[in-house]
Amino acid sequence: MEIRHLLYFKTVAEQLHFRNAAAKLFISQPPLSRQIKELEEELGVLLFSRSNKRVTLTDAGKYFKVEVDAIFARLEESKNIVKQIHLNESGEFKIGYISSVYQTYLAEVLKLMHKEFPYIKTSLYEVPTITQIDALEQGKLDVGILRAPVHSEKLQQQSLFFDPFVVVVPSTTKNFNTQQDLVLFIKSSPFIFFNKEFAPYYNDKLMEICGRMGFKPDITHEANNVHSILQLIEAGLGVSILPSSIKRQYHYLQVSFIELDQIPVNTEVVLAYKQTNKSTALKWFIENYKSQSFND
Amino acid sequence: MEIRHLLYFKTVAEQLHFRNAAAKLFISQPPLSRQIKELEEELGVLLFSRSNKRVTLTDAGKYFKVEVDAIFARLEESKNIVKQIHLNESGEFKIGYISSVYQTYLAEVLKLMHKEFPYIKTSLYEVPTITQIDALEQGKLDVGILRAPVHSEKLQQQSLFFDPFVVVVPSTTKNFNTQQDLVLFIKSSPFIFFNKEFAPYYNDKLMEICGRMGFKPDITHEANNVHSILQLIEAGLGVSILPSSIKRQYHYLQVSFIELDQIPVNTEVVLAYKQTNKSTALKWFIENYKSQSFND
DNA sequence: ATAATTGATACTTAGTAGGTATCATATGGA
DNA sequence: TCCATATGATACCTACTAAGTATCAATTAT
Repeated sequence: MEIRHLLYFKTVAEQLHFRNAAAKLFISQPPLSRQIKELEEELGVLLFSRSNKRVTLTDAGKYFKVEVDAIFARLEESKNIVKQIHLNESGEFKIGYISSVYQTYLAEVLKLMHKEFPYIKTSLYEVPTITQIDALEQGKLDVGILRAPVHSEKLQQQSLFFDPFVVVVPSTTKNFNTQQDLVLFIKSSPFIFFNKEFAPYYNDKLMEICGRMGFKPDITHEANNVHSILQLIEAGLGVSILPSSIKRQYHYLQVSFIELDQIPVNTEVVLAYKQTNKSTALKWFIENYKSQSFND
Repeated sequence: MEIRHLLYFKTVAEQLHFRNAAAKLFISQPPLSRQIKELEEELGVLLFSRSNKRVTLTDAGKYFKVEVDAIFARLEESKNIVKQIHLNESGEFKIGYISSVYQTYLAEVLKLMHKEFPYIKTSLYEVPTITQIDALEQGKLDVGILRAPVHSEKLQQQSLFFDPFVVVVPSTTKNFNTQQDLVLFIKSSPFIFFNKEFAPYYNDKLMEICGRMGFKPDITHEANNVHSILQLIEAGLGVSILPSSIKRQYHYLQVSFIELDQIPVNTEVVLAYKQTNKSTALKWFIENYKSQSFND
């Protein structure tokens, strides 16, 4: 018995006319007659009653028609779902991240992900927080690593870690004996910082930190990513205040990262994703990214 | 896609080894490899992951395996049930009946039955009540038309009609002016009746009726069926007291059927069948035999 | 380092699904 | 009442394909 037999049976059962059913199946009538006969012989059951060349279903045939319909329905549904599962795990998985994210670690996680989903294609987009939020909402990104707060009802978020701030100064700068000396130095230095429109919450944090230190920062240079900022500092064009988590990634630069004691201002890094995204790949990423987090 | 593909997939999924699966399917490995490839191409889905010549199921494959198992299970069950329905309606349907049943009518019912179940083979067995009860209990009869009571916990019964009794005498007998004359006549006549062991309840009824008339019947001839009894009466060997329902069937005999007024003794005719018999044919017979009953 | 094993591909062939021709029988229309 | 049409079934033929063998490239086991 093959699916062909079941389909032929189903069609004859619906038409109750061999020649009409054959036309519907795009075959000629004799093979249809034979295939039905073979099915009946294999089952050892008469499915149709032929009397005076008219065809009716036997009780066995009536029952079998219902069963065949149910089996076909389930097979079609299974095919659809199996395709969805496949696409879910073999399509493109787009990750947004802010420039301060430790990419070596992200790469490690993606390595594990490819082991789990060999056919997936991951794409990385270094995108500022506010741009990520729009892209996530529009489904252009599957997941984002960005800074809180994420004000969006469409997005779900999961805290990764809290990131305090450090003062970043050129390495040629002399060591400061006291925090007060440090404050005096950066107060009189030009500031290099993120573009306010790209990272408004960063900007707010900067104002808060400097406010606590009793001055307003003189932002003379703007950039839209952290390595540009650091390069300018290294070149001696100014100072900045940046999240502590970048230290590990940019330890090779000729800059100094100075902890800011006693200023309890930090920023939260989160994963964000669209609530309606039920992708298995996304689920894996959410469950596995944080558990491998270096927030220790 | 054919069932063959699903079977090949299922076997590879279970074995996770193409050569082992091929052996199990009694085919060689290359066609199995190709057929699985064709299935994956038709679905547009990778069901297996081949890495370093090792085989694992993808997530899509895992899901599909569960679905294919369920579909195969349902198909097998459907095949079994369809065979049972077929046998149910194309096998032998054995009917027992007491000799006093009106066979013309029974034949009419069977005619209708054959219209409903064209492939059924009905077999009629004229069998006394007590023998029918045993046979029904042992499944040797599908249904019985017999006289109540039927003392059996295994059997279900359905009342057909109540049958009063009549005196049967040879036609040559002169007419009786009063019931008292009739009673005097049969009191002094030899009785022909059913064998007590074949029809004990009949016998009890006879004793009751004669007791009410004030005498004990002189049973000089026994027979095990009603037409033998009637033939003996026609031949002048005696009289009998028999159920009224036989009148219609034996109207051609040279005997007279005389109603017994004022003796409210009768017998109940029932259909009986085994409780556990769920045959569709039996169901039809039970529903249709009585609705065509001439008990009016 | 070599032999064994694996799934995949190329080529060949036996088996079968579907074709056409035709049958016997019943029904519908003139 | 007769003839044309329609029906499902059977016989025979052929194109297509499922399964065979041979062999490959790559990996694992000895």
